[in-house]
Amino acid sequence: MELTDRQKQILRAIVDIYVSTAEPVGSKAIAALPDVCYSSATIRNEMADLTQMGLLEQPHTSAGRIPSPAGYRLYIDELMQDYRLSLDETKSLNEALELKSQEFDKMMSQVGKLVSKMTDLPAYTVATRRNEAVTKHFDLIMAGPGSIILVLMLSDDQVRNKLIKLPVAVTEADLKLLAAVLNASMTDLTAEQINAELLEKITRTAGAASALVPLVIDFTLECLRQQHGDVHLTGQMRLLGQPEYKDAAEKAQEVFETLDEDMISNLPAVLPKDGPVQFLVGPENVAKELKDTSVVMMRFDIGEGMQGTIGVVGPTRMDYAKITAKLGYFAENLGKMFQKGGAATQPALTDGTDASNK
Amino acid sequence: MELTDRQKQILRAIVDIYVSTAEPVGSKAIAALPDVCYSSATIRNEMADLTQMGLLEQPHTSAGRIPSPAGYRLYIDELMQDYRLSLDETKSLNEALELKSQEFDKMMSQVGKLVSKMTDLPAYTVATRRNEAVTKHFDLIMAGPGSIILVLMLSDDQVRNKLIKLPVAVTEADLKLLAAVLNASMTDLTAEQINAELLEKITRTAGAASALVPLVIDFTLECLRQQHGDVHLTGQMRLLGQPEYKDAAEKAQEVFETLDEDMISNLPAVLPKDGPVQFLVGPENVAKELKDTSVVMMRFDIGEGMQGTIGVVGPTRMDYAKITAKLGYFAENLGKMFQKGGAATQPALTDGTDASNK
DNA sequence: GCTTAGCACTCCTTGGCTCTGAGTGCTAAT
DNA sequence: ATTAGCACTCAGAGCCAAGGAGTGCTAAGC
Repeated sequence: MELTDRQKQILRAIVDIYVSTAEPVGSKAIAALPDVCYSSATIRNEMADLTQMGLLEQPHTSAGRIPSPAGYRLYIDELMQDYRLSLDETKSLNEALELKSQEFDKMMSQVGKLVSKMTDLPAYTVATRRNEAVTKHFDLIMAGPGSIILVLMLSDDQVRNKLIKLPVAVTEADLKLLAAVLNASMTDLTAEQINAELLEKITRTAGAASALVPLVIDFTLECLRQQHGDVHLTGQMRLLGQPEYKDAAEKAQEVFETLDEDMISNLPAVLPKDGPVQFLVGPENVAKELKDTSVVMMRFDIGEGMQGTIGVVGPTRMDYAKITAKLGYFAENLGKMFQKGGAATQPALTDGTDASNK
Repeated sequence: MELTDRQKQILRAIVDIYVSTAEPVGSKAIAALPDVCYSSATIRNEMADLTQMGLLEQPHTSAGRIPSPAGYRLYIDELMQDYRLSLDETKSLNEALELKSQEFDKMMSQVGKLVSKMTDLPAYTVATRRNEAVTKHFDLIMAGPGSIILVLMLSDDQVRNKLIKLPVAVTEADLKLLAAVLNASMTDLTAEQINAELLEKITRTAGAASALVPLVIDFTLECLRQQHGDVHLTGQMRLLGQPEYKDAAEKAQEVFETLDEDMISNLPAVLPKDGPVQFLVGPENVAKELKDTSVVMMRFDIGEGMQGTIGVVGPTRMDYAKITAKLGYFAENLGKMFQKGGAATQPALTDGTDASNK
């Protein structure tokens, strides 16, 4: 059943006010709004109807109304008005986006921190493969007696490396040969295409370093199969700034216990499919500990083979319009940054790090 | 002025009890202990003395005593008894230590999570260079038209890589040449040894890809100069489980605002020098927001060139003995794991990740 | 002289109580 | 259909008294 315009107006007003005050909204407050020309009594009647329809809730008989999850959902789907970032806001977002030459993983984590800071809520980022990855290039480097480093490049520009300790000694020449063999027979392969037959063939031609082959293959398969990158979740504690968790450390902790990287990567749509932005309102979350928590996720493009998601977690009462606008701005500019590829030095999209062990 | 044995016994008892109950300790509670054979009145007298000496504090006139920071410090330095891990505890620590083949950075972050989980407090890990690093090997890989990946290996087995976009086109052969030049003239160099003269010499011999040289050098210097790796801080919210933050979300948030990776890396001794373990008790912390917070840090060895630190952050009232024991166990076993180098496949100390961008 | 029993005193905590005010639902008038 | 008016509800703030844990001090005991 369709809502009347007036009902929509009232619902929207209630969501807007409640989102910013975190207090139940009474009929008088609505009536006092400049663009509302009905008395509080009329509003009360409408509010009673909206409550009946399940769009509003009443914490107790003599309190104002707050939106129900269904109310939020309707607000998001139909009533939400585009929030326009103020000049100040875009300015600080722009400043925030000036990322230093960084490795990719670090950059993603940095972006998460920025988003969290700008929204004052917990935020996460993930990079996800769009198409299946294939192998691109192998490299083997001596790293000391009995240990070598395997460097593997994938089609999505991921570079992964692994230190391998060998029981047997191999020479530089052996490694060169093996690398040549690998590059000759294992280029542009998906995980499925790497089979026992291939493995055998490579082992046969690999010469002295053939003991390495299974290790190389294992690692390659592991990399190829990895669906999405690490989830970078930060700023969880910003939830505490929200009034719903004032003097409710217990509740907050319950949420924190559920809210970790694992939980994020199990979200029904770590990368939203339907559109660039997606909402999970309160009980739409799987975990019941998060029934009072919402997630806004926004997709952005990183090159051909990859895409990223940035998300924000907050109380169900949150400023969806504003958060969406901010995420959108981030997504758009990140996308641009990746697209144009960064002026050689600028947004350096590489990984790095690694590995000691003797 | 030296404490009498009885005073020591009482101080120890107060710390022990307070640490586990988080409630001020009264004279009766002490008198009731099995190995205390004095009446509560005697204890009261001693407690008054200890208070006068500044080792105990009284929240208000008619409350029991709690240890002052000085009291904790004395407890740590002189009174603390070795805590022995129970069989159950070592068992779960051992289970926790069964880390899957992982890249180094991820492993460090995982260890942090484990420590945090086992101590039920926020924890961090850092890896730090012990000696100066030198360059070991360069590698350049085509990553598509106009973009290449630079792979750099350092003496501490770090492998770092970076995607570089070039305005000019280069061929595979150009890259091969450049790589050969780099490896010929830039092996085993420290950051200082890389100077303008060297740069010029390389540029001269680098052929077609000489435009790349400054970028390579910059990145190399950046890597060589990096003193310590990323700080991995996790489990901050576990602080909320501590009674001091029950119903004190504000205070907790204040702490959280200060307690981040930056703060950790500015700790006076990210890696303790004096001994494997070090304590920062309450106000010994620099930041005044952390005046009620203590840090326990424990060093462990990773191979020749590197060492790691694991640390735990908690309320000043914390079980220093137990935490130290647990950290010690972790450190010892991590050390072993790195030392023996992992059976080729096991603790895989590599990095990985990287970098898309088109 | 050290130890301890006893006692008056302090002061935080808890629970119950009332009062207040915001907000509702309903009815009757416009 | 709207609105003014009114009785009713109920959470929250403020207040007070009782309860109880713990102290410091004094005087008696070993």
